[in-house]
Amino acid sequence: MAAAIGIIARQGLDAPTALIAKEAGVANGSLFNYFETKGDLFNQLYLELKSEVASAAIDDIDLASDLRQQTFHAWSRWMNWAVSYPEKRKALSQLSVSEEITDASRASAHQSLAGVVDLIARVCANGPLQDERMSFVIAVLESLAGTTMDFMIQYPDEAEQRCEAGFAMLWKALS
Amino acid sequence: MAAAIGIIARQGLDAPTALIAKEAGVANGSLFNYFETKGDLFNQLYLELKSEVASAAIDDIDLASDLRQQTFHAWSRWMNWAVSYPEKRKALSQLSVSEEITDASRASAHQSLAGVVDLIARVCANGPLQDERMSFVIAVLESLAGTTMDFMIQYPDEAEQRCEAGFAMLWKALS
Amino acid sequence: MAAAIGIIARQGLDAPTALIAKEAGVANGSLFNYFETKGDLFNQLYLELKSEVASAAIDDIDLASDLRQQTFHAWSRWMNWAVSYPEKRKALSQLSVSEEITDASRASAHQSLAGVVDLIARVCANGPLQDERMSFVIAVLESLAGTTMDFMIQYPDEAEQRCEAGFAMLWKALS
Amino acid sequence: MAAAIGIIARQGLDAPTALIAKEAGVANGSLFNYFETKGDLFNQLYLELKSEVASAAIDDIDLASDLRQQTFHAWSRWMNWAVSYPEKRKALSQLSVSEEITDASRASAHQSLAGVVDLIARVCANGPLQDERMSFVIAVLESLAGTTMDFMIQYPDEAEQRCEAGFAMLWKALS
DNA sequence: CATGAATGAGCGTTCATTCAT
DNA sequence: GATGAATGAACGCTCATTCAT
Repeated sequence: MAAAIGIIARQGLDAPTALIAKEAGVANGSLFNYFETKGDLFNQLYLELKSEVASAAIDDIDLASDLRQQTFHAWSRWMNWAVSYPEKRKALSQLSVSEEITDASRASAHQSLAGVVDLIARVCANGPLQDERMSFVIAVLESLAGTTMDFMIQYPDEAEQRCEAGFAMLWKALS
Repeated sequence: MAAAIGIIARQGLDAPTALIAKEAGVANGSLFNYFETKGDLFNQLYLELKSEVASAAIDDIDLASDLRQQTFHAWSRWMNWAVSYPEKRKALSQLSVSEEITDASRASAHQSLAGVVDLIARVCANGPLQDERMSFVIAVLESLAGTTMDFMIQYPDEAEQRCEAGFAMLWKALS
Repeated sequence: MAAAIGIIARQGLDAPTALIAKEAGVANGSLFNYFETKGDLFNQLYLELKSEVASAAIDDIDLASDLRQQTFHAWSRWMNWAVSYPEKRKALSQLSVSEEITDASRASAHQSLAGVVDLIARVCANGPLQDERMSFVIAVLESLAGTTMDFMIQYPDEAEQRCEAGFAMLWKALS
Repeated sequence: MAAAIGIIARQGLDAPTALIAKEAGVANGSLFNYFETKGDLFNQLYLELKSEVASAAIDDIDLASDLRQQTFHAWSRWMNWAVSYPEKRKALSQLSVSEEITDASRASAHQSLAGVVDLIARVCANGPLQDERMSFVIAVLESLAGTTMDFMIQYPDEAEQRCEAGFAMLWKALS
C-alpha cells in the first residue's frame, strides 16, 4: 500500500496496477492475492488513509483545554500530517473524488471521524450553524482543510501562516 | 459539447469518446473533426463552463449596492447556476481536478473570473486576509462554493437555506 | 499529381489523401473526382513517371552514333532526370515496390520502355547475356540505375563520377 | 517471428499486428509482451534476417581458394538462401525499404556483413572501382543480388543459370 | 464540377485480471 | 502464497471514401 500511495501521488489513479506491484517489489499478479480488484485496493487504501488522518487529528488532544484550543490542535495536527506526508495527501485527495470509492467506504470512513465530528459539533452548538446538517459542516471543513493543505505544500515557507489563516477562517465560519 | 456534459456528469472523464459521440448523435470519428483530441474537448469544455459560471455570477450585478450585497448577488447567482444545471456543475467539478486540463486553460479560465476576483479582493481588503495570496483566498472560496452547491443539489428542499448558510460562512471567513 | 509527388517523396505512400489534396490546393473530396481511388492515383502517377523517365532517356538520341555512345546517352539522361527531379525519383521508387501498383500498370509501363528495351537488346546481342530473359536484364539495369541515382542524389559533388562508374559497370556487365 | 515473416511476405508491412499474432497462435495483446511496438518487431526481424543472410553467405567459405571462388561461394550461398526461404527473402526486401527501420538497425546490420564487405573490398582492390565509396559498391551488389534472387524464385527451373548469370555480371562489373 | 463535413471500419496499443507452474 | 506470461476487450484516433449542397 505504501507503493500504491507513491504511484498514485505521482501518476494518478489511472496508473497501471503493474506499476504499483513493481514499486512494491512483487510480481504484478501477486497484487491480486491481496486485493481482489484494483478498486478494492483503492477502497482499502482510502480507508487506511482516512483513519490515519483522523487519528493524527485527535491523538494527544487535551480535553481539559478550551474548545478553541482543542480545535486548533486538531486542525494543526491535520495540516502537519499533510505537510509531512504530501504523497499520502495527494493520494487521498485523488481517491476522495474517485468513482471507485464505494458509498460503504465513505460511510465507514465517516466513522473514523467520530472524534472530529464530535468536536466540531460542540463548536457549532449554539452558533449560527446549529441547524445545519452536520454532514454539510464537515464537508465544508474538509474542503477548507484540503485547500489549506494544498497551499501549505505548494509554498512551504508560508506554511505556518497559512495554517493559521485557514484556522481563523474555520473558526469564524463555524462558531 | 452538451452531449459531453451529460456523459461526463453521468460516467466521469473516463467515458469513451464513442459514447459522447453517440449521445451527440454523430459517428465516433466525427468527434475528432471538432476536437483534435479527447483532452482538447475537455479543455474547451472546461473553458466554456468556467466562463459561463463567471458570467452567471457577475451579470446584472448592482454596482451601486454595498459590497456585501454585491457579493451575495454573485454568490447566489453562482449557486443557482449550479442548481439549474447540475450536470454542468458535475462535469466542471470533474474537469477542474483532471490532469488533462492544461495550465494554459487554467490560466485562461482565470481571466474570465477577473470580475469575481476583483470583487473578492475588495471584500478582503483591510480584513484579516489582506496579506494572504489572492489565489489562496479564491481557492478557499471555490471549495466552499463547491461544497455548498453539492449540498444544494443533493437536498433541493433545503437549497435556499444552504445557500445562505454558505454565504454567511464566506462572509465571516473573508471579511 | 505534382502535389502527390511532393507528398509521397516527403511522407511516403501512407500519406493521407487529404494532405495531397491540401498540397494541390483543392478540397479533400475533390481528389476523388479525378481518381476513383487512392490506388488509382498511385497507378496513374506511376505510369506518368515511368513514361517520363523513358522519354527522358531516349529523346534526342543520336541513332548514328555507336551503340556504346547511344547507351551512355540514355544512361546519363536517365541519371540526370533523377538528379534534376529528386522528388519524382523518390516517389517513383516508392511506387515501384508498392503492392498497390497493378500488374496491368507494370505491363503498361513496360511498353513505354520499348525504346530502351530495344537498345539494351542490341547491347546484349552476341554478348554473354544473349540467352537470358530480357526482363531479367532490364530488371538488373533498373536496379543498378536506381542505386546509382540514389548515390548521385545523396552525394551531389560526386554525381558525375558516380554516373560514369555506374555506366562502366553496366557496360561491362551486359556486353 | 516466423509468423511475422509469413504474414509480411504475404500481406506486406501494413498487415495488422492482430494477424501476425493469430498466425503465431497467440492473442493479439501477447505480441506486445515480446515487442514493445510493431516497429520494434520489424527492427528485430530485420536484424535477424540480415544476420542470417550474412551467415549463410560466408559460412564454410574456403579461405584457401582464390578470390573468385570465394566470391562465387558467397554469392551462390546467398542466392540459395533466398531460394530456400522465399518468404524470408520477401519479408527482408520489404523491411529493407521501410521507413520503420531505424538508422541504428541499419548500422547494426551492416556490422553483420563485415565478412562480405571485406571480401568485396578485396575484389575491388586495384580494379576500376577502387576509388568508389564502398557503400556504393555494396549497394550495387545488393541490388543486383535482389534482382537475381527474385528471378530465381520466379522461374525456379532457370534458377541455376540465373545464379551464374548474376554472378558473371557481378564479377565483370566489380573486378 | 467543387466542396468539406460526416462516416465508421480498422488499427496499434494498454492493462486489469487469470491461472498454470 | 508467489509468479509473470497470456489474455482479449476496450479505447483513442486515423483516413479513404461518400454525398448533400
